[in-house]
Amino acid sequence: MLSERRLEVLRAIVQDYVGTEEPVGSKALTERHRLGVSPATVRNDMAVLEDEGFIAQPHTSAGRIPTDKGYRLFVDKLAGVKPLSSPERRAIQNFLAGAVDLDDVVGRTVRLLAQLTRQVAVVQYPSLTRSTVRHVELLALAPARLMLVLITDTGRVEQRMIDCPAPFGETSLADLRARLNSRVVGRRFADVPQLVQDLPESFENEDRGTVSTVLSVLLETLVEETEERLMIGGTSNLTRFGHDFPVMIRPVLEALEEQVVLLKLLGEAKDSGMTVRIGHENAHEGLNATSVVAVGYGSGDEAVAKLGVVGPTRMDYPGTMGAVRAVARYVGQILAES
Amino acid sequence: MLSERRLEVLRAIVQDYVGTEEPVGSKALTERHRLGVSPATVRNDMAVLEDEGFIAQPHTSAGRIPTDKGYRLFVDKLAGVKPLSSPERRAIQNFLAGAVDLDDVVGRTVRLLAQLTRQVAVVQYPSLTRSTVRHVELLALAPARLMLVLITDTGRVEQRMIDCPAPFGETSLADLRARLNSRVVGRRFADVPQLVQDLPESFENEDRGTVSTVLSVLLETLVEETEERLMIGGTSNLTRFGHDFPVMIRPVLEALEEQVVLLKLLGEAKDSGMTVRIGHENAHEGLNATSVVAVGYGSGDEAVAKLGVVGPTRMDYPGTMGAVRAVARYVGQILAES
DNA sequence: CCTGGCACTCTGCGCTTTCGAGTGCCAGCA
DNA sequence: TGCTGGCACTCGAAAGCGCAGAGTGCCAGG
Repeated sequence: MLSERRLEVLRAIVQDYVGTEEPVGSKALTERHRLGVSPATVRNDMAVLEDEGFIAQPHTSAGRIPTDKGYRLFVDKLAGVKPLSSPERRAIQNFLAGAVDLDDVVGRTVRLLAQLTRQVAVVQYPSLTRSTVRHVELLALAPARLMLVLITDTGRVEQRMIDCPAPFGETSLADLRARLNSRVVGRRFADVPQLVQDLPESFENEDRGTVSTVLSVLLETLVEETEERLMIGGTSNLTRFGHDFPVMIRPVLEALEEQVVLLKLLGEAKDSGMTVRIGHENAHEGLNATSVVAVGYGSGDEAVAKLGVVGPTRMDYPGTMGAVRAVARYVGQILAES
Repeated sequence: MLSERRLEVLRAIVQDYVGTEEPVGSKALTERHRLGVSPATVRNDMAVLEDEGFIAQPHTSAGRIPTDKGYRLFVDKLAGVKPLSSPERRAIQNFLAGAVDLDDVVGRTVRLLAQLTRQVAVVQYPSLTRSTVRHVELLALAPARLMLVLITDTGRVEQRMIDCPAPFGETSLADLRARLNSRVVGRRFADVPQLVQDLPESFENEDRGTVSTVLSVLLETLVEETEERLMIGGTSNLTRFGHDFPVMIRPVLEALEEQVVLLKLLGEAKDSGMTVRIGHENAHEGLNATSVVAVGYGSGDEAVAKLGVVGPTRMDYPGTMGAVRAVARYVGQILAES
């Protein structure tokens, strides 16, 4: 195991490199950090850290830069999550509180996150499967034509037209509507299929076909709308990527354009707690030079979607993690209120 | 006025520069184009073109590159719109035909346009004010609670809840629904206010309040949803911007993030016909090194929204204009069908 | 009005030199 | 055993230099 001091050296290297964007040498280190030892000692420690793969030199006789493995250790063991200042927190709250609908909430969140972290922000729309049902409405547009409206606790509304196999009476409709709501309101979408499974049986023969049709459309909606959407912002922050950025930025922009890639990226994040994926830990090749900090958010205890940022591996992890966590928390609050 | 040959020289310069991305000299010009005169003559012509401000030299004794004014002349007088090949047209049609809903249409359009032009594509969602009403549905959720659903000819669906001042009977509801539809279906949103103005008067006293409420919500929806949305794609094409792109790309990315800027940009485009804004003709500073090619599209004769591309001033104008026009045409068709 | 010729002006490129930050290693010391 | 100062060495970045080539402007002649 690495000694206390060597870890301290690694921490110092990461911090300096993140700040200056330049390889850091032993002398500069001892000057900027009170390590209490001489450059020579630091050099020895650095040699060990390099053997272990935590740092590397771009070329012989240049300073060291952290490797992905080095950042990993830094994030896991050496760095905390830097909480935001209370003015910052208040600003977040105020900004998000001004949102008028779900689109607006997501849009504001993305802008906020991009601004706070000065990186690319990605926010997933609350997914239907994990949401709960607030209300199911069933409306007769014509004797054999219904409209299904689904409202979620996160503010999403979905509607579908239904052509019934047979005319459906007002009373049957009211009956179905009432039973449907009593069964599913407050439940998670994922649980709906079992909850309504036996519903057709309790209806008259003549209505059974229609009830089945309605249910199948309902279930279909759940599946279809599981398709996740997301919003991204702050791409102009990519220009702060580094000196050699032309070559770095292209694949990143390409990856960001593929919603599928991003959804997978967020999908890989743990459901609870914060996930940090560093450099090559990201499956997608184009993102091998980036780190992704993601976290779930939700209106209640459970995460209904995820949000996060994408930035260079050389990023301020404590600060970024603090911002991501804070934003997720407040978005959750806003969603719970609305 | 410039002689025929001088215009020909300008055209040749633009074409070569667009292709090679390098200042073009007199000798190269005579070699690659059958101008029928010697380099020396071309040099004289170039000197004139430079005096007139159509071309410029980056430094003494380098070749010439077109100025914004030069591109303007090229677009206005020298270049046609290059039609797409028929396989290309068929591919567009097939790709767009696969769309399942409005979001999908817009999404596919953006990807298509970005791919065809290899530039950044911007597509505005069909605006409600210029759309026509396909159907208005009015549903009773409770005795004094209605739901208004608005369906446009471009596939957009909007819904609103309405709390009525007094209970509203089934028959009154059916009556209102029928009258409303008979008046507004097929009409443009902008015309709706006058068309429904006198509707409350024809109802019983007790229902008049509710009818007014419904109408005010309807009008409110029209106003609110006038807020335009848009989708962009192909930002990774910015990496093909040029050699000195780090400095160019930042303001462009920033401009693209501001929906307001983009909407204004498209808004400035003429309602009919294609608009090309070159370099400094764009009001927004960040876009001074880019050109915008925009055109309106719609389900009928009239444009309901606009779409276009943003790229370096050094772009293939005929090809880009061809692609933009073709895509706009086919999107219009798709919208008309659905 | 066009053309060939000529002198001139730059930029870009490759080469060499220099400079300095940073390293590894070693011998000495607590 | 672990820290330290010293020293020789390496190698990239920056600066200077010279050259080749593309391109120009101008002029005299057809």
